[in-house]
Amino acid sequence: MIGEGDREALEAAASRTVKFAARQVVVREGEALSQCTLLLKGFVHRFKDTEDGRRQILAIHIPGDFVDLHSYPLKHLEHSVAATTEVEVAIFPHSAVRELTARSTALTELLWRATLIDAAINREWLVSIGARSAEARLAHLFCELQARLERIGQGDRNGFDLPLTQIDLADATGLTPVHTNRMLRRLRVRGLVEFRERHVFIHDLDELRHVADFDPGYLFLE
Amino acid sequence: MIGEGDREALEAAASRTVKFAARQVVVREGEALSQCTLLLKGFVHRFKDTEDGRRQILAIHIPGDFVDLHSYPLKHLEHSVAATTEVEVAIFPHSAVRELTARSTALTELLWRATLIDAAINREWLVSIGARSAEARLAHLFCELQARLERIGQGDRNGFDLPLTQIDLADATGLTPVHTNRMLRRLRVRGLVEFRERHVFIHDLDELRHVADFDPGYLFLE
DNA sequence: CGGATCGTTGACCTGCGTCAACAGAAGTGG
DNA sequence: CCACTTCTGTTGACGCAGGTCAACGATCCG
Repeated sequence: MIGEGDREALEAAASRTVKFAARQVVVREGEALSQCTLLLKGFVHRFKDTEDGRRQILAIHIPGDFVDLHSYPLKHLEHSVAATTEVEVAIFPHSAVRELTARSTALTELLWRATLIDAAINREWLVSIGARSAEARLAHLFCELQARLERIGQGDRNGFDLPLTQIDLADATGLTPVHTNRMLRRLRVRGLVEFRERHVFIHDLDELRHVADFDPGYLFLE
Repeated sequence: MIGEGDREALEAAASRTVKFAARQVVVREGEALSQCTLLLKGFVHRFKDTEDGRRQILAIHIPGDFVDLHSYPLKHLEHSVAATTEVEVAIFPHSAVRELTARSTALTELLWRATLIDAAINREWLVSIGARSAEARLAHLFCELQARLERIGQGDRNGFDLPLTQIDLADATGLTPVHTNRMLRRLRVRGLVEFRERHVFIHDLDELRHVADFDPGYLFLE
């Protein structure tokens, strides 16, 4: 989501790096934050729990993503953040972000832009959950992750590692785990994609994208 | 979403005001933009159409909202924008926004923040559509609009004008118009809320919020 | 006055949820 | 190291929330 050169400049401004164990909750909903988190290694997801015990995953982050950059202008988060896998992150105190943005409007726009791409992904998920079939939702999620991961060199058009459970996929797509399982089977039987042992094997990316009604424009990859 | 004082300062930077007729499409998906739009009067909504003809409404904007401020860092939009009612908007060329942000980092953060509150609303809609029942989704939407409209003096805890059709509500909540109609009836029979003649009559806001699992924190109204 | 658009309702259908069972993998404590 | 739980994935049977189809007023508008 952020270019390599800028990323290194930013990493220099990081105060330190921190590791979290898999499945650890990093930020709890409503918490006030005084720092931002850049994901260096591993996966992180953001989510919200409803009163009746359902969990909605709001975003899945991959290395290079700012996980909670929006906490800088907003001061606190209205959702939780958890480590999906074991992760390593770089910490940016809000004060450091303030100094960076005071010095360069170009960098400010870069950071702003990163949060907006995040929002664009949120909107596409809205379309998926609100208007696409269960099968298409899953296909769309795979397409999105394929495009984003290929960009950072963690996958190609034949597949990528995806350290999620079927329960996670269900929580991300607004489905039940049981139905998720059945739709994965259908996608597999149709020869489009196979999700097995934390890896997505893509057998026909073009057809998968067609089934998913996927257009990568919303990712603003260039 | 933006304070009165800042709003007037911004209005001074607007190049001009423009009116649109109800139901007119203002920006089409994918269009490159060289200006931003501040909504002064009326309602605007943003949406995306899927290949198979379904429409997902992504956001409903009320006076005081920046409708497409994210077009400034992103340069083009990945969704469409339409006037819900007859509207009046103030136009800000991107060049004017650039000058404003170059001059004041505080203002930049204010604008950035506005786009992030927008994103927070997107996320709450994700939770609604992904994890709440049809009835709760509608109740939640009413609660959100109540809170936002009350803040700008266009409603109170007893109700507000809402210039949407049931079809619009359906497109916003990921339901069909028929089911939307039935759930509206249920909410009415339960004595919670009544939507009639483009007006929402709230009969029991506390209970409505409870049914909706509504917590206004995500709106950052303070 | 004719044609859209919208709201409403009934009858029926289906995609997805629920419940339940079980096997395999992966922790966990002794 | 092994028993023991816990977490996953998988499948079947069944139920229901919400979708689909259809009909018909009401309203608006040219």
